[in-house]
Amino acid sequence: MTPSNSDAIFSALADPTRRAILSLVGEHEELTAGEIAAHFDSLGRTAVSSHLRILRLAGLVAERRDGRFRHYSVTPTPADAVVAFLTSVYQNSLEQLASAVKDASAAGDAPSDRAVERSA
Amino acid sequence: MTPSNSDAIFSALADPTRRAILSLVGEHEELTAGEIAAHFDSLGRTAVSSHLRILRLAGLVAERRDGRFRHYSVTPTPADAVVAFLTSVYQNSLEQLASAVKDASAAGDAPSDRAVERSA
DNA sequence: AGCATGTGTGAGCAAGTGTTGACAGACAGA
DNA sequence: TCTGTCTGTCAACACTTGCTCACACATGCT
Repeated sequence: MTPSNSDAIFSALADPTRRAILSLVGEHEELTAGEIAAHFDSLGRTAVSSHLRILRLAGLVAERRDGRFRHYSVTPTPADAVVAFLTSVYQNSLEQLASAVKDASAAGDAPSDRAVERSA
Repeated sequence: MTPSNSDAIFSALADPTRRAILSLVGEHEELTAGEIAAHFDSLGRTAVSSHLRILRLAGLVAERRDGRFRHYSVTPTPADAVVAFLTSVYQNSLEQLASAVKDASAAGDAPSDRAVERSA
């Protein structure tokens, strides 16, 4: 996508609520907008909807419409943009970054074969 | 590393100018505030100073005072916070993330114009 | 068809953020 | 000590963002 996509991603990630939403969705295969909103008592439904819109525009979540419902799921690829930025800045400490990822990978269960094409 | 620090980091990263500053500083060992400001014609010196302050408060850059000058450099550790978040969200695609980092690490040595934006 | 449910959208307001201009502090050199 | 340079901070402004409320749209059920 356009280079500004990176902007959208980092912008979207800037909000703690959106990160929470993303984490929440990431813990499940899919969640409906209502289920997501239910997790945030302090937040109105429309607010969640707005956040989901931003996350979707940033390409961080995917929306699947099913009747009245809209199911959201995380899209793995955008992580590349973040990693790309990190690598450009932290080149000197990349080894460490890589091992950090590996450690985290080992810590959490890492089944996963969610095929994803890294655009190249 | 408190969780609220994560907020500061993502907030700081949300601004394209700050990412550019971080990239710029990352390309060098150290840069003075003036040198950094000189790279951004469209930006006033005070604006750069403000951004540097935010980056510093987020722990993304370190400041070394030397006479009249203040030298800035990137601090590697905060990347952990970002990676930690990514791993929590993209657990399912962690393998991919790890390999993305590795690829970038391998590629980072020689070619590559260090573009921050990966337009897919 | 009629009504209830799930969800997005637009208007309006409160809060946060970035930029600029003016001022202040620290230091080097004469 | 005086002056010029390098840099940060403060106040004020415009712009952006997030929230809520009311409404609209689509779908499923009866």
